[in-house]
Amino acid sequence: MLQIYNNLTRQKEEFKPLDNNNIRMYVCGMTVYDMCHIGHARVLVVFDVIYRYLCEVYGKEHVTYVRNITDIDDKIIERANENAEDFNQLTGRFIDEMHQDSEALSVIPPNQEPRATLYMKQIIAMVQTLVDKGFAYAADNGDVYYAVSKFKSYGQLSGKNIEDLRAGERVAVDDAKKDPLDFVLWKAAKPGEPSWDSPWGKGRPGWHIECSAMSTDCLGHNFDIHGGGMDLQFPHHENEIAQSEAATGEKFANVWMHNGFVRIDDEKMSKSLGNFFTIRDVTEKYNPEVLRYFILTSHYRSPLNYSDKQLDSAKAALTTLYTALRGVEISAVESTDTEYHQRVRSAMNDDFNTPEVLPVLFDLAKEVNRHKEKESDKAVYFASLLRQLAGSIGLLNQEPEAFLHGGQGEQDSAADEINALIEQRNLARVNKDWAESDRIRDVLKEQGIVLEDKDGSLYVQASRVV
RNA sequence: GGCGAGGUAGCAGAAAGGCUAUGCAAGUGAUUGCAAAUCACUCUUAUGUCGGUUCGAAUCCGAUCCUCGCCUCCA
Repeated sequence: MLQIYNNLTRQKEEFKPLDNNNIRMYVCGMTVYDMCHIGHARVLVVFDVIYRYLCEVYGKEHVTYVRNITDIDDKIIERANENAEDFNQLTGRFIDEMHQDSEALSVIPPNQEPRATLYMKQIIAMVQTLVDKGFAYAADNGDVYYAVSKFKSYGQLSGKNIEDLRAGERVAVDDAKKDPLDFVLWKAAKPGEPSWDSPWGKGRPGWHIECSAMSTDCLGHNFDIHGGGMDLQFPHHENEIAQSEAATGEKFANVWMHNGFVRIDDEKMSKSLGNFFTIRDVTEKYNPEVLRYFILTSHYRSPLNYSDKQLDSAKAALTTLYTALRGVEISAVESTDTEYHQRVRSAMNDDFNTPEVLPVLFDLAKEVNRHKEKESDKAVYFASLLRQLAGSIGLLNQEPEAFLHGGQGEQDSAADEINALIEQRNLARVNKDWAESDRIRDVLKEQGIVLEDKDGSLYVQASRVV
């Protein structure tokens, strides 16, 4: 039985889909004005694992996963101006980069990736509905605002109430707003800015309304899961609820899920602190799967402290798993109800507890190693289980040799050179010329190639730790 | 100030009252020409501090110290 922590009720609840044949999940994706950083990687990976598990439980064809793209906002306009570039060209570029990063991290593409600029009709319609229903008002300057005081349950998700928010008010009051708590639904365009026609003149949508319009359009007024980063809980998600429920008169998302932050030295990774790394920074040094593994070592709601040391540790752990798989055939696994499956399932059923899944993988790797020499049938069986269960959380999809050799497009000439040296060394070993043998091993070691001699034969495999 | 999350062995990180978490690192033994890999074992009387409840507490209760996040764009 799947239990999910629901931020709306602040407790773990049994997940009860609205429709078992159509599980619907919406996740707030990226604003595409720059490369994705590790914090973005975490959202991508965390909700990918959740999506995979929902597919496993309910069937792939019964799950709809939507992750939006914010492709118009202040930062995008600012960056496009800096580059003297059309904003569409800018966002198109970074959407491509994001897709490359996702693929590298083995993130399955969502069923839909709605872009705000392609949903203007729905966005404007929703703003109009809110105005018609009296939840929003057009200001003299062409902006349209949401009147927070009109929505009586405002603050339910973030645990805030209107009085507290008012007491803690520290934003300079915008004259156009009737109430400092009100937020913008439609922004009047300044000269030269990208804009769309609307009943209130040329302008563009506020960030919050985009997600309300896209999620309800893709998934219906009421759907199962809405996710995103912890920092989106307030005000973004709170405002989404206020907009959507006011506009449709129905409950919005049933379950709200928020992933924890990536931190550096106990501080939130953020651009303003200048302490962020892009996914590309990391994948230049490490196989992308190392980053994915690292993300899965902690529970999705916990903070995740990033450091090279932790990535090195993740790399070593993955090397152990791939080493076990090396040279062992994989066959189909008939049963899906072994004790290992059960352990994985019970971990995942407990609010997607991936750190509890990992020990199962290491237990399987150990079984593979134990049986590798003598009982190859058993080794094949355990290796196949390992591949399958790791695969369910998007790990161990590469060929062991590819991972262990460093994978990413190593030139054949380099591999040939290595193999030639290995041959020379094998010859030396046959002749018991240990000095020469060790010399070659040291030469290779300096290149990051570690040799492993299998006993019984002179077969040597090179493994370059990634 | 308001609201929220947490403090577990060298590092990371699970465990929701009793039963070896696990990984990485370090060490010992087996194995090996020597290594590496692997297996077995050790570090592991780890649970911020002080009290309480209980036959028994990382886990429940109280107090206290500390860290972090949100309240403004942010995954």
